[in-house]
Amino acid sequence: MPRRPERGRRPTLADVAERAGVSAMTVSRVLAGNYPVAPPTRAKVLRAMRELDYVVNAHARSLAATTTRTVAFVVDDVTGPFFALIARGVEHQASSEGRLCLLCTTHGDPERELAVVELMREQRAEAVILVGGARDTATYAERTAYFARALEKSGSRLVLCGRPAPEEGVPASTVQYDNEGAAYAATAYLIANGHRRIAYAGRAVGLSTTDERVAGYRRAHADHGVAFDESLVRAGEFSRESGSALADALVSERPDVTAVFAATDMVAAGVLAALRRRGVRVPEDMSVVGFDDIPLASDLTPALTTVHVPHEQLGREAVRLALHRGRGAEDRVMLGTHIVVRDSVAPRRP
Amino acid sequence: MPRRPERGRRPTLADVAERAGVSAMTVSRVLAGNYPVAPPTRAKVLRAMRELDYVVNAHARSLAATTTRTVAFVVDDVTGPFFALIARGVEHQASSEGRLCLLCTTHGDPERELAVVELMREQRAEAVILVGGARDTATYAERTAYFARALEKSGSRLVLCGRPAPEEGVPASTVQYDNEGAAYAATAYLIANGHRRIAYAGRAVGLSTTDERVAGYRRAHADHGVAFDESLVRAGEFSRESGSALADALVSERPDVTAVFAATDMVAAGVLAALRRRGVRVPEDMSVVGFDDIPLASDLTPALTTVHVPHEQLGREAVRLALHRGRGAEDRVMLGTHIVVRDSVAPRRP
DNA sequence: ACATCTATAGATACCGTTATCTGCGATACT
DNA sequence: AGTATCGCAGATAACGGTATCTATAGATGT
Repeated sequence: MPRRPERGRRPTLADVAERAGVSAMTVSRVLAGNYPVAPPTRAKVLRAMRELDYVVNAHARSLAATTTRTVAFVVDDVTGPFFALIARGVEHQASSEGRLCLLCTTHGDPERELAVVELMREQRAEAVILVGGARDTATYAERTAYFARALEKSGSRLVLCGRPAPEEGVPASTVQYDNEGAAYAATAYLIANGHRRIAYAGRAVGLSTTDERVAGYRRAHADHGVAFDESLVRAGEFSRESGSALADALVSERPDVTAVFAATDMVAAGVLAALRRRGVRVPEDMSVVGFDDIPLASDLTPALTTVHVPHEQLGREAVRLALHRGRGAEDRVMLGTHIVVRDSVAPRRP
Repeated sequence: MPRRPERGRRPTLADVAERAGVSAMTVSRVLAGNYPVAPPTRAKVLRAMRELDYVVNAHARSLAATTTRTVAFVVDDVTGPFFALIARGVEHQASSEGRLCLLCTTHGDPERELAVVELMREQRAEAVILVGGARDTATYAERTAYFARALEKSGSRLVLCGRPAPEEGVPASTVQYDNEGAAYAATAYLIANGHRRIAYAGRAVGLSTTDERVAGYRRAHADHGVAFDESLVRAGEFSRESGSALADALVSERPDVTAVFAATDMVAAGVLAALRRRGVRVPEDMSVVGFDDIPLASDLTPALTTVHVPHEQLGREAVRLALHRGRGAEDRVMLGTHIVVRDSVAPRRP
């Protein structure tokens, strides 16, 4: 007795084979194209496939061939121009290499991250790309090493994108950009413009990206002989709203501050909005620098001076690294950043 | 002779079964949990799974169970706040229903769209969600009907998101928002503010969404007894740059125009930038309305009055529709929009 | 005490491909 | 002419699960 009724069955290799009067294996070979098939036979098979509207079953194929041609892309949240740009890079590169792209989100929840990695092991994804800052640095290294090894056992490769590289020996690739150096450059730029009381606004601790940004901000102070004031590090979130709240507090509490280094452009947008509401002119009364160079950065008022991060390239490299490993390709890539000067910074007024 | 060397093999059901001293079927039952397994046996199996770090093979499972628990999401381009928000909705709903999310892009190329649909047939995705305006309306209905039927034959469901619904009888679901009505409302709002020469800036023809927006814009003129001037429909692209170019041309050619209806917020951003460069004040000299209500709309200068589109909900509904079909769920959903009044529109000055 | 039922575990047969080995007629070589 | 080679197609056995049917031991009913 057949397990499934015949009606509505999708045509299989065997159906095509029968119709073409050949064996299933021959049809498979026509499909794969890696084995000689006589032209007349091929023609018969192709016609049968067309007539039946045959479509291979990707699951059966990856079961038999033990390769999935799928890349997984794991982010906190797809919203935000930041992730969208990386996603575009990942998707472009993946599809240009004939791979499909699985999208997962974690909402910054380590539990979900774990679940997603397990899911990807089930899917036998060729690569799993983890994007964005990592939380909880205490157990981060341990978790990452576990992920890397677990995925390796399942035949796939872990790629860290914009996250700290794991220690030597952990089977993972890394694509990063120089967070610390970029923050250093942004801060140094403000210092060069005469600013001495520079506030930092955004997430401050617990996320690798921001830890690095704060570190660069701090080092710039030290290197330029500017006294570092711990109370100017204003901790909040990565949102526009947080930027506004931070700026509001700053203006009323610290009239000595003449510049703000925002952790992201989104935060900078919030800062600018709050300053405008309060009648603080940018850049005349207050200079502002952002981080990311999102597409609308030049549409803020004033046009935002910010750090350009090559998001899209980050995504492309992540896929490239995962797919072309071994053959001379390196495992760790560091991409450059640069400051984009627009109108939100001015020399400090005497 | 084994086809594959033993080393590096990932543990299978059989391995777990052997270690636990039970049959493979029992392990499968522990995994599925839909069949009684004696507690001690279950415990043995679970321990063996843990010890071997066993992970099911999703491909083998979907081959045997003929269900993939995967939803595909097809967009023109993941960049742009617009798509990112829909993507978030899709991903949230998909993962909350235990589905994985496949992401594909077409770059607006119908050829690629066809290829992507074929790919999804291979993947046996449960649903394929096509997002965004459709080009080439001449053959659109035909193509869509083909996609819908082809996907149905492969056991999956086509969902159109923000695209025109196909004719009756075509097996597809639709989630839309009222483009024409929203454009009508936006234009009527400008007319109510005394404007009579209102330019339309953006893609004008060949894309369903914009065709509908232009239609609403036109109908508002008719209903309010305002003479419609064809030459005020300024055709461009969906980009910021296009908006700037359009505004530049408009200002020099048509000094009588006092308001602009931009096809998207991105276009509106470009329009605002160009007007600012030329010293045209908004809203004193020129009113501007956008479309989408992107997250940064209120950070433009002036804060943009625009049409709010429930993007995220659009994504959620698309998944919901695809997955809960039949059991009383409708096949077509139309979501509402509304105008968000900010600062970019003022009454026409005498 | 015997038949019946229930709970649990095993056996078997696919799901739809691809890898590998074998088969066979035609061509090439000595 | 006899044999090695080649080009092409088929047979068979995985790949790693699940659905379905069957088997068995202990509980239950009369």
